[in-house]
Amino acid sequence: MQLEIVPCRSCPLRELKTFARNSDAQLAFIQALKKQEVNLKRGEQILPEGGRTGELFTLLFGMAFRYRTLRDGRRQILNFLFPGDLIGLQEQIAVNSPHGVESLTDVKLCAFAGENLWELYRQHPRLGYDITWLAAHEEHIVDDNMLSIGRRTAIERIAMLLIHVFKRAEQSGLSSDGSAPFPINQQHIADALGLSLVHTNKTMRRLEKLGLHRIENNRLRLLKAGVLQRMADYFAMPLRARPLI
Amino acid sequence: MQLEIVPCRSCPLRELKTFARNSDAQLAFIQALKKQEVNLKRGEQILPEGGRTGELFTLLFGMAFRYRTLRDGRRQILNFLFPGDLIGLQEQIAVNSPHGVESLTDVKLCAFAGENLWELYRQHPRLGYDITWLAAHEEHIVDDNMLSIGRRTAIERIAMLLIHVFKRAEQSGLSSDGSAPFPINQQHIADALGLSLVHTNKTMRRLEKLGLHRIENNRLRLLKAGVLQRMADYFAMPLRARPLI
DNA sequence: CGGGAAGTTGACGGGTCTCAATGGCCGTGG
DNA sequence: CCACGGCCATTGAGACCCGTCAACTTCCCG
Repeated sequence: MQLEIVPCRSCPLRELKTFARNSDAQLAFIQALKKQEVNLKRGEQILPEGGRTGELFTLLFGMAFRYRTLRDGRRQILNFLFPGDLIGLQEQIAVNSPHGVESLTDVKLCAFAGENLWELYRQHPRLGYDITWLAAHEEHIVDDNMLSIGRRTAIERIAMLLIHVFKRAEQSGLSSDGSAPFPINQQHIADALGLSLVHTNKTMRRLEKLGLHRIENNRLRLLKAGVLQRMADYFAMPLRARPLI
Repeated sequence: MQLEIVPCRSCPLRELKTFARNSDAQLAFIQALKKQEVNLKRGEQILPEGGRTGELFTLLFGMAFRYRTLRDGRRQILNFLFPGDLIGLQEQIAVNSPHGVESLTDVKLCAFAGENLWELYRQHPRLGYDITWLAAHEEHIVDDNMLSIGRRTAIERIAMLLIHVFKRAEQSGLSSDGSAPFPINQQHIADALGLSLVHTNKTMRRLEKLGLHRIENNRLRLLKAGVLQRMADYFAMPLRARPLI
């Protein structure tokens, strides 16, 4: 729990060209919606799987992931979350949270009261439209991952994941000097790609020997992005400026 | 192309308890948005993969599926579509349609002009909220499928798919006397579950021998739904009435 | 120095894939 | 009426990708 709260107006995310600008009126409304700022450590639960918090978050800093598990413990990571991503929208719709969200790094979250979501649509339809944008965009990412898990080979999946994480980190301002933070261990990768831990390790070692990328000190660097893209048949689409709530 | 157009007010879908009621004003607005009714045969493209139509549809009757393909032809079915489902929302957000949509049966569609989507949010925030609801609900279904493909065994995946299709057909008024239409062949199942055609066939024969379900004349009947559910560790959540645009 | 988390490696078995061939059903045309 | 082709389901054989089990190493941190 942090004492000083950053006003939305001067939110550092809003300086990135990734995000669309908002009017002063919209910013004031978003500011009013904001309940508090939450800081969590790496490895904490942001949303409990199957639980209900009634809260809606925007990830301000750090990385996280959405996941679901079967009763015997098999876990599937649905997608990774980056600054600007909305957390908890599905809970506003289903009665219980169908998935969990866990932090991958220390994170900073902006917390809204979920009950106010409808007010947002009523008073600022444009922001409602933006939320739909974010929901559809996240679904698009899940679609990508599903194509991967269903139809790509292990090495293609890993290549795809590396490109995806790199691009998203770059867009959300987490990268610097050509390398992106990579707080994702091999168990995470296995769970995200539908592979076993052991096979993930062997495949990553194989890919590493090709010299297309490098992971050092929890940072990822793509050395031959073009080759990786062709290997995975994966080309992240360019995006117009995305909304930020 | 059909001559007589059903007024939204007397749309047969609206009689199902699955769908939430709308006010007269909302109905009038939806009606005004409606551009035309489209009828397509089984196996036709509703949305081209990678193309752009600018249109938004609601599926009124029949079944379809969303899919993506890799360049060498490997195909992944992302989810199946039932009456009441929205088609083409992602295209309103990305520049090009990232996925294709193809009909599984003869279908009837309600076509809207995509450009009017923003007007809908502006004039009827409640309907905007409903569209977010539909987007989040579809993402939830994709999440389900992803858990399946990533972490369930072949036989569990098929059990899960049978339950899922049965439930959704039931909710959308396609079922009768305890059986649901099943216009899905083994190639579709394979592509939906990330399996090969041959292995899908062998696994389905194995499941069939257990006597938990029956597929005859393109209709599906669940004989021991409870056993199937436990086998797949899959329990479709009860839903509140869903919106219909 | 001890202990736990994460990464690495080998051996082995099995689930799933590919290739190939066959049979059933059905609409079309001779 | 029958022959034919096309789509779909089915089945067997063999290969390989990937999962499981188990052991070991490395690194980090207390």
